[in-house]
Parts: sequence; structure tokens; C-alpha cells
Amino acid sequence: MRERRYWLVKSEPSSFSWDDLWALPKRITHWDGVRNYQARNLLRDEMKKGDLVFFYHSSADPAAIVGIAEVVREGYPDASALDPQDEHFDPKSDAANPAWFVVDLKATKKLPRALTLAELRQTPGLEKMTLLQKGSRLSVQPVSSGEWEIICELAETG
DNA sequence: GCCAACGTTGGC
DNA sequence: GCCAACGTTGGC
Repeated sequence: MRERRYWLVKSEPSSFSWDDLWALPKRITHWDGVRNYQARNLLRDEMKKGDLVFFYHSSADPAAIVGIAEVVREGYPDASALDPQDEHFDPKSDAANPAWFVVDLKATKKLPRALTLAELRQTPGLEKMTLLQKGSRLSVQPVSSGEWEIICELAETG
């Protein structure tokens, strides 16, 4: 077993929120619709069962980390890319050689309080966090174990 | 709603 | 392979 790694995924709550995930049977969803190669590589190759994931609300008021999920199934092809009826359909992808991948995420813990982007920016130790880099738009991104601990502690205080 | 930053596309 | 144009993301 490799050591557990940590991640962050973004979702716009107007399309799919933390509460939406929490309300699902088993609180599990396919993390589909990602159409960025860097993020795809993480979904396909790097995110492993048991890894933990911050759930982040983007384009929200306020933008914030709101919960923790766990990877419960590792990378497999994204069916939405193959479905012409789906808004994420990609005509360049095909079943024999899928371009896009998903993992399954299960909501495991709602944070005691939301951690806003503004608060994260003011927190020592998070200066290098991918989320906080200027122009960072990656919707699936790695979080270091140090960053993970700082953020979890922050959620328990204040 | 604005706009900066980024990724992708396509002409050359 | 370069780079301008375009579409998207996402904070403010």
C-alpha cells in the first residue's frame, strides 16, 4: 500500500454542491465531466482508493472548502464523454481508446465550518498551495500532507 | 458583469 | 512549430 495522498476537487454549487453529494444514496458520485488533460492524468493515474479529497465550492459566495470525500473507486473511463446526449460529450473520444476518466468519490465528513478562500490566503503554511496560486484553474489538484493537516486543524478552530 | 489567466484550436 | 484568436474558468 502506498501512502495516502490528498487532493482537492472544485465544483460549482449551482450545478453540483456538497449538499447534493451528501444527499445521494451512499453519498457516492462519479467525478465526471473533467475535460482538462492535467486533471485527467490525476484522475486516471494518481488518485488511489483511500486517498482523501477536499470538496471546494468555486464560483460561490463565498468560495470555500466545505467537506471531505474519499476515493472509493480508482480511474475508469468517463461514460459522459461517449454519450451524445450528455453536455460533456466529446466527439473525439471513443470507447476503444477513452480520452477522459473519472474516479468515484464518497462524502465522508462535513467540515465543522467552511474555510473560505480569503481565510486560506491568510493562513501561514499554505502559500504554495495550488489553489492559491495566481491564475490556478485546475479543477482536480494535489494537496500536500502538510497543507492537509493545516487546513483540517483550521476547520476545528476559530 | 467584468476581466485576467489559462488551455485549445487552427492557419500559416 | 509558432502564435493569434477564441472559449472557459473563476475571483471579485
